[in-house]
Amino acid sequence: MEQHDHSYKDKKVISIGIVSELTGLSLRQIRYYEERHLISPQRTTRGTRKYSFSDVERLMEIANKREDGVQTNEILKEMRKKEMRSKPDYRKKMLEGQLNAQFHFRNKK
Amino acid sequence: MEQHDHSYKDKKVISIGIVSELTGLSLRQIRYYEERHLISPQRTTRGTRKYSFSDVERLMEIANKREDGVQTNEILKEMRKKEMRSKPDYRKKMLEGQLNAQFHFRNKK
DNA sequence: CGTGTAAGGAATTCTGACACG
DNA sequence: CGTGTAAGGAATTCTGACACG
Repeated sequence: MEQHDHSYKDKKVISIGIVSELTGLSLRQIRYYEERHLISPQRTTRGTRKYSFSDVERLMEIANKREDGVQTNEILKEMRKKEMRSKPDYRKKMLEGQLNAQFHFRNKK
Repeated sequence: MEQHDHSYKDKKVISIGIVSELTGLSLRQIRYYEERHLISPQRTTRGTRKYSFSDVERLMEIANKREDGVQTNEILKEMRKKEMRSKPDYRKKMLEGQLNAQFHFRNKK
């Protein structure tokens, strides 16, 4: 299970105050985007949020879209699509999804 | 003057508490190594220390050497040597150093 | 020399809520 | 819907100092 993980980019080590400085977003905004599931910081033992550089980049994307008037809801959908496409097991998951859909369909009948 | 600088590795964004968790060192130790000039965190506007992943790695090296009984003083010297060798302008600086030495030598005569 | 610790203050972060719209 | 703000508490960080050795 242990991956290579020498990637600083994904290590959750940045506190919300620094993220705020880095992105120009307010603490309120950052927390709100989490509430809307646009980002998922880690929590330390005592509950403070920790972000990665990836999260920071993501937040900057979010900021851009928000400036264009895109709602968090829409942003979420867009990001899910993008992530899906980049996953190696995209096609496999697609297939499973279709199978599940069929299964549910048949149960409902 | 603006360098490429897309390197997350050198961005000073990690607070001392997280660095402590990452390295296993106590806050006291981390601050002390700064006092001895083994590391140089940045300071936020209000004075809290911020470290980079490079700093974290460096601290782990320091921790190893300290375990081997090496004094901070020695560690500093070793690290300076290593850094010097890795600098692109190492040879140029070397040369300047020699010229300066000659210059001083001649003045003293 | 290197590190622990208690001390007091300042700054950070957290949550839930009210406000506006 | 998205964001600001005041509120009270808890956790973090800072510095200078005393302690041991």
